[in-house]
Amino acid sequence: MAVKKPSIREVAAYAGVSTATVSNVFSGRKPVNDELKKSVLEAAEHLGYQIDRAASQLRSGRTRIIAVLVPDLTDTFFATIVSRLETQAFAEGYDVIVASSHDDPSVESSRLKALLSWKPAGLIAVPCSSSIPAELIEIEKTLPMVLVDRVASEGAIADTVTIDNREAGQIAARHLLEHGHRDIVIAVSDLDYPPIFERAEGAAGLIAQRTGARPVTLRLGTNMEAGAGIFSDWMDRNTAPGAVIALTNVTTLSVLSALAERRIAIPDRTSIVAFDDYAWMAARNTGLTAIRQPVDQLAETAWKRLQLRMDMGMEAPAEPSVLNASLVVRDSVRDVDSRKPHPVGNNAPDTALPGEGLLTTSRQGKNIH
Amino acid sequence: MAVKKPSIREVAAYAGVSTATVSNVFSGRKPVNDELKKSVLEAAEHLGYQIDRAASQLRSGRTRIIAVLVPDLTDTFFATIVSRLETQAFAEGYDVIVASSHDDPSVESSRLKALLSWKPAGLIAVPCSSSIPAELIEIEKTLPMVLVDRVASEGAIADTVTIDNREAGQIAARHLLEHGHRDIVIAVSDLDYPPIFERAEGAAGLIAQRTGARPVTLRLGTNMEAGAGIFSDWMDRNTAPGAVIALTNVTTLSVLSALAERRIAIPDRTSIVAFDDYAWMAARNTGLTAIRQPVDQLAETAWKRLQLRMDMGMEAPAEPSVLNASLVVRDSVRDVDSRKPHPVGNNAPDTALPGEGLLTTSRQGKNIH
DNA sequence: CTGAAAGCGCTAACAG
DNA sequence: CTGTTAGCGCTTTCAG
Repeated sequence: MAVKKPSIREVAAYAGVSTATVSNVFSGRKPVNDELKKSVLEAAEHLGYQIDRAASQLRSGRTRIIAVLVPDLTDTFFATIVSRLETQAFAEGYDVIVASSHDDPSVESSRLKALLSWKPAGLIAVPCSSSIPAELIEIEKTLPMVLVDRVASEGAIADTVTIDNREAGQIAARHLLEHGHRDIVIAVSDLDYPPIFERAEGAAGLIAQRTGARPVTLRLGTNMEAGAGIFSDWMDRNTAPGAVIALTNVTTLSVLSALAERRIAIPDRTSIVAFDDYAWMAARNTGLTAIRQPVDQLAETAWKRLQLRMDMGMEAPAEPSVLNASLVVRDSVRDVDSRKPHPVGNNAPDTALPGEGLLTTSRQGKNIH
Repeated sequence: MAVKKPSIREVAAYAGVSTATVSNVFSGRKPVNDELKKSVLEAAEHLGYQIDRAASQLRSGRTRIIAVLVPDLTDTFFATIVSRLETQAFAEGYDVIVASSHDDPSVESSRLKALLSWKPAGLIAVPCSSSIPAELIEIEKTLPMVLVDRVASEGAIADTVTIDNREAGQIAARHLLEHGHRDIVIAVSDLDYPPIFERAEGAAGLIAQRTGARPVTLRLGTNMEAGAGIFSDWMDRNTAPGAVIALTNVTTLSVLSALAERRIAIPDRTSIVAFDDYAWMAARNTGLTAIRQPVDQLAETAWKRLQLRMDMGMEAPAEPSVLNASLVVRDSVRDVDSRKPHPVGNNAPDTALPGEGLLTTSRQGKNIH
């Protein structure tokens, strides 16, 4: 029933101390005698006192807000990142304000403005396109911020956290090559996204090096059904490829959808390496072999960097963090040539095909790091 | 370089008006002469002025914050709701603070407290369990709030938005019955969640009415792999059922996973009706017939109700909104008895099996409302 | 270590 | 319609 909320003053009066002491008890910015502290806490408890963030923020200029901007909350990849960030931030006493740009630069810019008007303590953003918005560049000097995923790791204007996308592409390509595949199509969403471009480069480069020709790269866009149509049309004009590397979650769906519609058997007729590892990929008759991004680790790294940046201030140079993707082997890639299945390098395998890795096993598939 | 942010006063000075006028221009709470308004806007633009939310909030006591609490951001269903809410709220000048309870009541309660300390203008919550947290009951009288999904629609303490879960269960059951299925297993996550309980009730009731026996109900929990194990174990002790109704996104995955592991053909050996309609369900050789919840509509309804509540105040009685799920027909249900395929009712089909509906078609499947 | 007092930037109330 | 003025609740000097 207590409609009226107690302020710091009533707590101070009740505890028989000054407002400054109460403030210090709650903010912890100055030490307070244990006895006093206890009576303040009791008074607060008794009155049901809760600090008023607005007032606190206005006076101190500081905030416990972390702004998070992603292209699309509906995408499990981004949602997972937000979820982890939320958990971490909360544990450290921060609250998270989310905004989604819906992959639209103009929305992104207006959401960004709204986010910044909170004067957040930090910003974690997944920009929606390669061109980092002008807003970000401008505020970069004054606001701790880290950019995740949709950025080129070199030449970044701020701290970045990404996976080694080139390597990720190579892992997929190498897996296919090692299984004797040569007729490989690379399915991408949009080459304007730096990670996609790099994945495509990594995969195409390795394939070219082995086969002497760059593979076909198909742009399927970011809409599953449209992408399925594009891939289907392409198959009309050509034949179904021996294998496809899908460099994105939705391109994976597009490819599967088009393949299913045409009753093309996986992996018997065409093999597939998917991107991003989701639960549904295991819940099929032929589980999907996929490149897994370490999503949780991505989020944790971003959070740690942001904390560092908030502590260090803006002087320290921007630094990129690059994590590694791994391959989860299931059943969607077949052996083309059973005579010499594995080693693909002719004479110097390790120099030709860099990045050998750990091999572990899980219930869901073999995990090759 | 403008490290120092301009306040309302500099804008006022620059535009040659008073601070109150500037305030009115930005808040729109009082009309301002067009000419003055223009010069204020120009001044603001010129100085790069941005309203300080903390100060505004402190003074006015009002806030443009909507608190959103969900059990799990990682679940596409909830993420979609959050995403829609975020969009809607932003369009009306609100910002969204999200919190995830990770399906843990104690986390829920502490997150709730944090959320409330923002003194949000409204709260939209998907509680994590049936027992609505005491905090919510307490604040219900003072804070506009709407509860979504995880609530019983009757006896609610606040505005609620749900689907007709009983009907949803019936739709699934009826579809199977109409295709001649009798050996039906219902796979649920946890019967403590009211929506799940109601879906199970709806399905089981209809099946019992038709077959004279209540179907087996299996509790697979909320973890996909564990659920697959449970279902697999059950099949060890019995045989694979003729059909299964999976009442949840993750139970669907559990069931598929267990079936795939045992190479049980869908729908030839066992048919399946899934819950929640996701992209991957269409991107398979045998597309999944599924109950689709109108997620977007759920979010929009919740937002509209909240707005209403924010306008009306707390006096108006709490009101439940109930939306309808629909059936998306794909290929995972087979005709058991091809002689008399469709009508299941013996003599009075419509009274025995309520809820006939619209029938539309989409690229992805036939959509029976 | 604690208390007194001065605002942070804004909006509400009221007077013009 | 616009200007003046008085705080919102807190944190922060600065003295004690």
